[in-house]
Amino acid sequence: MSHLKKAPEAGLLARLRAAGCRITPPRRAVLQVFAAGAQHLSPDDVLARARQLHPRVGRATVYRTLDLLTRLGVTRPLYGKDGRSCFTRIEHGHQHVVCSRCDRVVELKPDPFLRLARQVAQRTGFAVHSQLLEFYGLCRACQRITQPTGS
Amino acid sequence: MSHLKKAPEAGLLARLRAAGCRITPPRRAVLQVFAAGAQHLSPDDVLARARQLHPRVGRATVYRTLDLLTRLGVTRPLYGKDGRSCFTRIEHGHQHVVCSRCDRVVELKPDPFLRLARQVAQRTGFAVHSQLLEFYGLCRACQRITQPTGS
DNA sequence: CTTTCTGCAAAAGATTTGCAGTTCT
DNA sequence: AGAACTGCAAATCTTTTGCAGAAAG
Repeated sequence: MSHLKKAPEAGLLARLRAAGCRITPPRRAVLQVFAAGAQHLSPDDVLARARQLHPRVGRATVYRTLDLLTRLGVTRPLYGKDGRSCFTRIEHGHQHVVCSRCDRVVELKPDPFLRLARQVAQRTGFAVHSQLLEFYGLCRACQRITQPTGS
Repeated sequence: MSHLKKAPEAGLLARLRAAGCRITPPRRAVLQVFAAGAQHLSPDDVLARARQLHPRVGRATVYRTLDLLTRLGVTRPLYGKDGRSCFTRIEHGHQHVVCSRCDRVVELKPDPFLRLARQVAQRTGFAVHSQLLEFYGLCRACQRITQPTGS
């Protein structure tokens, strides 16, 4: 038996292989970015971080890989604060609250939401593998202010 | 007391007024589009529908109005199947399941999720006014196929 | 060896912005 | 009257694509 610790991106790599995709340095770099726990990354963020791991990654490859990961159900594109796209890992569920005024994001513990997926699967016949739950509201600080930002 | 039935967009108009915004024909047209119950509309969809109500609406105004509605917490931009943006009304909650392979979307009944918002509000201190819950998985038809689309 | 993947640069789209004129309040 | 809003067209940004060469299996 091996004493080596499994690399954090091992699970994601296996997922790619299972789908018949090849493992290449650029893909490995992008996977490592997400395996490192990053969330809400724009394609440019991903590019910058991936380049720290493998300097010659091109922008197009990042777009292609993000698209691939999304089709595999690993990530999901969202709109971030500035209207730019941002990718978030959704496997095993992801849930947060966003302040409608200041865009502050507070992550929520996944546990209370796990049973939801089961219920939804039962009702719709889908094999549910991930979820993204967003709640919107005003954070404590913004509850005292009535105007939206930048109107 | 009036016998007139309130227009479906009346609530949204009030929301704009409350925020200090002016009510203009283009804005009224966009509001009517959403008040009519439409969901998952790209800016171009909104433009087309708004023009049926008020022919001289410009594309830029639609973008500006969608941005305004989003800042007011009425709508939310999402990624649609083709990577294009699409806006969905999120007030009072919106929840659906998306098939990761064929992009089929099944809407879910809101009732079972209403108490969630209360719980989240309690735990985070946010005044939660809306929510977007997305579940991903494979619909029945796609559960028999293993390859992602277009890889 | 074959097929898939990559980087580059160009092409295509989507969104934003400046501005002069218009319309709410 | 004054501030806010609009349409248009130009400018800007983001994302996608064609292709020839490189690399995984």
